Amino acid sequence: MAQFSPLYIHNSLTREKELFTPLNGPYVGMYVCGPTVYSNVHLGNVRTFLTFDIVYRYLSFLGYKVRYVRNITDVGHLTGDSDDGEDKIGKKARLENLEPMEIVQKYTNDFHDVMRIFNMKPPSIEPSATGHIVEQIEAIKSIMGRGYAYESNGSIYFSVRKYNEDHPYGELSGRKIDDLLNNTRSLDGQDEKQDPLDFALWKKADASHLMKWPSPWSEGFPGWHLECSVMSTKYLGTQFDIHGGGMDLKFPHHECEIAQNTGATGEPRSVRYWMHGNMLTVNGRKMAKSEGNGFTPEELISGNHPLLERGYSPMTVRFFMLQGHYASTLDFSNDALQAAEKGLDRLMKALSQLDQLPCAAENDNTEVDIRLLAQRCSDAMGDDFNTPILISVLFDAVKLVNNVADGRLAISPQQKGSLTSMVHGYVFDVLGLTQETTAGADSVGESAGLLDLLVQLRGSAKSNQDWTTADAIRDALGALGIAIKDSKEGSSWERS
RNA sequence: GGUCCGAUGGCCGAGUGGCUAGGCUCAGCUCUGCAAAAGCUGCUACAGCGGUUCGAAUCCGCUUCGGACCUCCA
Repeated sequence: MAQFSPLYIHNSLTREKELFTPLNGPYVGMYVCGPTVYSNVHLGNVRTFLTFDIVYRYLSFLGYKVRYVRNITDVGHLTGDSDDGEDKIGKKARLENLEPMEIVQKYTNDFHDVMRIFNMKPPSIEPSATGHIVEQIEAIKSIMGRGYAYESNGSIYFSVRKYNEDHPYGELSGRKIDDLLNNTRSLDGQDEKQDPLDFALWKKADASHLMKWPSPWSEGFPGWHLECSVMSTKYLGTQFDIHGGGMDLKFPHHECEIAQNTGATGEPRSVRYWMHGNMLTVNGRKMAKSEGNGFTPEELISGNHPLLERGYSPMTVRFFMLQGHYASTLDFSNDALQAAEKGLDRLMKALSQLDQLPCAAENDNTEVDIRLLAQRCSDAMGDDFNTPILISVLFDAVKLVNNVADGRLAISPQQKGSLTSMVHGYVFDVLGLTQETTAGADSVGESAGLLDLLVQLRGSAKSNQDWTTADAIRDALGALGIAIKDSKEGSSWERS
């Protein structure tokens, strides 16, 4: 890994950029909070998973062996933090008249489809909460054994106040327990709790509750925060490298995870680097299901949504998101999507030119410094996965490719080789962008032959200075979405 | 009410105590039969008011505006 810049990660826990050193290099353990599968994912969810797709890809690119664990939350947690709240999956099951597990399967499938469309790499392990009920019950026993939890009416709650006597609670989100105690909103149905800050480890289910399991305390279901503590520990150990999720999970979810892990083992700091992706906004406001300002990938691609002027391809969206840093909010707009679409197009056109790029000089052109470009790419990613900077460097490479293609610059075969592998590595492997083709795959070969023929016919018309015929062919193809490009070397076509 | 974050050119969006971010748009030019593509040039901004400094958009304070979390949320 000597040729790469050191990697710095902004650690949400310390609020500082820290040099990344894995616990057991070259192995890296990463846990990311996955979706609750009770409805379709929306674009904001996609952004978070994209952020960690980039982290996963870049760590792999650097040569690390990453175990990437991303859970599926399929236990029906309550819609609110009160005892009378309905569970989300159960509610949806009643609405759609399906078994809860049918709901879970349906939206898990949808989630996987979306991840595939956006070219996200699947995680190494994708554990589900319902598959780890036994482990969660064991964890509750450990926490109770250390005196940080109590039973109330068949439910088990984590005692934040008791825990805070031994370990600081609120470190991650920068909260002080006294402030929390003074400012917690009064909610109904918290009679079972000794303290409003306490959170459920196990909830006793009422008769109408559909998803429930036996436990030593009651027939019920585990608390939301517990599954991540349990599954991360099971697959990555009591201490591991990276834990990620959306900014909105910082409090209370991740704070509670820390308390549970420490509460179960007595050892603080189970996670070495906490990473939080920022929110996607619309007109400056967080995109959220409850706001009604999100849309599904289907709507995004088709453009069938009031916020969308037209549809955008998945790679356009991916590129758009990568043009902003993961830790900043990113504002969605049609103008920005369209700008990204054109930029991506220019990048991809340059990439497809790489193969037939002419090489002239045997000796390296000293004006062309591929190593410096590669260095700048590595610096950008090493600085807390700064994809916007990486992309800006890649556009310098685009400029270089175009200059060579137009004969303004000459490069040696060696330079061409290193440029190609460098650019391919960052565009395809690190950023995970793909060349999108709009044509149906089965007819591509045939229509390509026909198009080549038309371009040839137009070429002869041109050499006869028959501009009428030449322009007629170009205009007719243009109307079909095929653009003709003339250059000194001849003409070519491409789908626009 | 509490905690925290942000305010960058026509739009999006990086960055930073002195050195061109980048993309898109717009205008001019080169190339070209014309066009497209590509290239070059220009439009050169850091919310406002004070302060620190040789020097601040970048550090500090205040003001205004916006946002997030405090309740399920990526």
